[in-house]
Amino acid sequence: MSEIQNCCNKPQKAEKFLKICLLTLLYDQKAHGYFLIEELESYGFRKDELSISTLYRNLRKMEAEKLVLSSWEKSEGGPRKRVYTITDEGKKSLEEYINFLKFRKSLMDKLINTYENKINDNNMEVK
Amino acid sequence: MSEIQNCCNKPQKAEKFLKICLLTLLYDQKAHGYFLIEELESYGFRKDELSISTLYRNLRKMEAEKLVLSSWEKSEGGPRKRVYTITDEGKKSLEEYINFLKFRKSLMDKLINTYENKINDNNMEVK
DNA sequence: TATACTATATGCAATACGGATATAGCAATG
DNA sequence: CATTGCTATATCCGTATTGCATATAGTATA
Repeated sequence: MSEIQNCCNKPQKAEKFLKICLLTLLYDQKAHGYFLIEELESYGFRKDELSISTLYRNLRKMEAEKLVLSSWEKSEGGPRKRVYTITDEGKKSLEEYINFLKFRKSLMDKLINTYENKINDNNMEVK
Repeated sequence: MSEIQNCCNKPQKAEKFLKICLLTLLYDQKAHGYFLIEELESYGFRKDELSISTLYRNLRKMEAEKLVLSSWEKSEGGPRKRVYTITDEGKKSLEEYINFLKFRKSLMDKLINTYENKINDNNMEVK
């Protein structure tokens, strides 16, 4: 049980998946970091689990890579927000990442199938 | 195009997936590192792409975690091999990792669906 | 005045990675 | 017999990414 959490809490957990989630979220809307934290929950990034620093650093990095643009927006009742917008390059990149995700998913399927076949063979032998 | 390779060549590419592949490969057979390199190809680890050092380090780490055991075996026509065997703990751990993989896969599906819906909505608007 | 919430950013140590290099046995080539 | 090449494992080094902790700062509320 704790193993499952471990294999999620180790460094690089977020890896590329976080980036692809962010680009997808930004595909049709402007958004700032703190807002994105909420949205990321639907993709398995629990608020207590996602490192906030990782989120902000990834956003800044994505801007350096020209996948997104940012601008400051004043807000009533709170500090200003850095609002991100996806670029054309970001959309193009997202498309490639999604294709890569599909590829990864097929590899995962292959592995899961291999595993389950081995499990079944093992049970047969026991019988 | 190069982006797809990039998002695969960056550090931490292998992450947990390599570990799960290795445990699955070792589930029903003893094997040594150099042999595993060949087998890993079916799971997307191209020989020129997989870092050999990463492979060996992961195997040693898995032994430290008691997921596998190793012993030296002489071989005719070549240097001795360190042969790995999966432990009961390794099998238990693998089961949890596979469940985790399934979970990750469902998150990926959700993201891909969201992306494709957004793409479709966007095309509708253009029309 | 203090606490809490929103909001972003940075310093630091730990971890994992890729590439290069080291070691070493054996085979084949010339 | 020297060199090259293949099998096989391990380690060094620099870099990238992460989580945690902390810093900063505006606003609201008690």
